[in-house]
This record gives sequence, C-alpha cells and structure tokens, in this order.
Amino acid sequence: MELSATAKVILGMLAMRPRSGYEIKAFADHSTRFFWTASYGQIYPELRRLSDAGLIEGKQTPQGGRKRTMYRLTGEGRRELRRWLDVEPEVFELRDEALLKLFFAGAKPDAARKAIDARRAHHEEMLRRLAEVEPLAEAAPDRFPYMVLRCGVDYSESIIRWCDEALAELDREDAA
Amino acid sequence: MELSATAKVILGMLAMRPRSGYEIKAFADHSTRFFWTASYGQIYPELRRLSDAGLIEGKQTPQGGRKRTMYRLTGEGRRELRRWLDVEPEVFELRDEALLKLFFAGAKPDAARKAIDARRAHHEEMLRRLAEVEPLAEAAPDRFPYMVLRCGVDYSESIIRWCDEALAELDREDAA
DNA sequence: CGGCTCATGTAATTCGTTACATGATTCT
DNA sequence: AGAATCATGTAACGAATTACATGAGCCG
Repeated sequence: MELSATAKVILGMLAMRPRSGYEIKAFADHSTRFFWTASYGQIYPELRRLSDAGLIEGKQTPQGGRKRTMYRLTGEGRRELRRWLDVEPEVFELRDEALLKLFFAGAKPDAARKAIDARRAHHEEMLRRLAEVEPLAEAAPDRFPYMVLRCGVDYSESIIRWCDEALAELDREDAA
Repeated sequence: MELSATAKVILGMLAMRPRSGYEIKAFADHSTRFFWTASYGQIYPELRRLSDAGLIEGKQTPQGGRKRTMYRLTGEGRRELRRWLDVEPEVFELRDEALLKLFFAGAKPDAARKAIDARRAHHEEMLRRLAEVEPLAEAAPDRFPYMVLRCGVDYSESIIRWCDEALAELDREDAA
C-alpha cells in the first residue's frame, strides 16, 4: 500500500496517541510543519481513506454538544507505519525563493541584499518558534522529536551564519 | 502580473542569455534544481503563456533539420523580472522524509539510524554534484550563481555534520 | 545500426492550498 | 456580547510530476 504524504503524518501522530483531525493539524503546525506540512483539505479526506482501508479507526467522542471523532491506529495501521519507517526515505525537497532571487540577482544587483535579509529573517523567526516548543520537546520521554527539533535549530543557525557572511561579502565587493 | 514558479526561473534564465526550452531545463537541472525545480510539463506551457503575455519572444532557429525555438526576454519581460526580484521573497519550503521518519522513530527505534544515513547520503551526493559544476560557476563573470552554489555546499556540509553527531548520540544511548 | 542527446509537446493523474461554510463552546 | 478556540468538512483552483509520443541528428 502506497501512503500519501498526509497519511504518513497521520499514522505517525496516531502512533503516539489517539487524536482528532483538528488535533493532528494543531500538532503538525507546532512540530512537523518545518519539514512536512499538512492542511485540512488533505487531512480530513485522508482520515476517511485510512479508515476505509482499516489502518485507523474513528470513535465518536463528543465534548458536551460539540461533536468530535478521535482516531486511533489499528494493528494493521501500526504494521503499515513500521513498514514505511523501515524503507529508505526518498523525499528531500527544498524550495527557497530567496536563493532563486539571489541566483538571478545579476539582473538587479541591489536586490541581492534584500533577498538575503529576508532569508535571514525567515530563519530567525523559525528559531523563535522552535525555542517556544523546545521545553515541551525536551521534557517528553520520546527522544526522537527532540532530536529533530535540535536539527531544526542547527539548520536555521547555520543558514543565519551563511547569510551574515554573504552580506559581509557584498559589503566588501561594494567597497572595492 | 502574478508569475508562476516556473515563470520565475524562465525569466531569470533568459535574462542571462537566450535559450530554448530544452536548454532551460538542462541548465535548471545543473543549477537551480537544488532549491527550485522545473519540469518539461511546466516549462513548455509556460513559455507559451509568457510569450502570449509579451514577456518573452520565440524565434525559430533550426539546427539542420532539427527544429528549435530560442526565446529571449522582451523589454517588458526584463521589467517584470526586476519587479519580481525587488519584492521580498516569501517561499521557504522544506520537505524532508528522513526527518519525518526520525520524528516518528519512537514506533520503530531501529529505523532512526537508517533515516539519518539516508539523509547523510543524500547530501553527500549533493556535494558531489555541486563539486562538478563548481569550476564553471567560479569562472563565470556573474558572481551571484557562485554565491548560491557555495551556500549549497555550506548547507549540505552542515547537515552532514549534524547527521554524524546524531548517529554518535544514538550510539551513546544504545551503549547506556 | 543502436544508443544517446537534442528538441517539443500533451494527457492523465496526483498533490496540495485556499477559501468557504457551518456550528458549538469557552473565555473575557 | 463578542472573540477566540474547537471541530469538521467541501469546492475550486492551481501546481507539478510522470509518462507518453514523436522525431531528427550525432557518435561509435
């Protein structure tokens, strides 16, 4: 069985604990979203498909008059998740508009600085968000999410360093 | 005018020099593809659209009996490119399946090492490809593509370092 | 002659976001 | 009362890949 991108997040998150679609989205927004996004438009239809395929099952758990469906992994769902985890990862994609603009900055050299500044600012913002969730991730018994978080910190910090060096280089070139 | 992702690469590349659709694709595969991809299925229809919009123009330049259309920027196309370059970049996307697997590795801890290994191998491969094109980029009069290339080298090297540290950490935990 | 590169395109399908629609509950 | 949050879903659109189709020229 071929898992869609969204199916992978859903199975992984339900392996940690049962969740509603809303909770899956909320958790993704604070964790995987730095390297793997998911939107409602994908999550809800996918929950339906995974349920039909028998990998997860939903249970009505209304809170007061507010209806809610909590999903949990089935045995087959857990097996499927493990099978996927065991396969060599293949998706490594980056899309960075600042680098694209810098690449083409020959057509408008004064745009180079702006592109680098924006890239720097983006990763500063990322560091801020990561710092927010760090205490929670550190306290959790599962060490893997915390490892990934530190990878994100490392990643953004190294990009910020590169941005600073690049800006300094532009300064030197302008001076010359 | 709102430029599509592919329109941005096309305009940028044609600003450097006139090219055929085939050449745009070939050049993208050796340069921008690390942070911005483009496929035939997008390039050819987009060349048509940009041509209809008056931002580029094509000219038949057959090589022997092999037909070919070379495109170049129009004045309006160059203006549009500059306008885009001048706007704050907004797209910063990463999709990394190895990090996703590591994040969920609690469900199958022995998969963690494999995910990190694959991530490391991917970036080793990237370094190899970057090293291949480096001499060309360094020799070019336009400094910006070379800056971006060195950014890619920096990026992959920093990821490889993180992978090594992460693997060492897993070793320590296993020993304990 | 066979395989590779040059060259252009389309069709089918999938992927994914965004916006919209709805409505209850909880907090201030 | 009004805003924010919890909660579920669909529709329209756009983005992008993949596979397919076609054919000429070039190198060994």
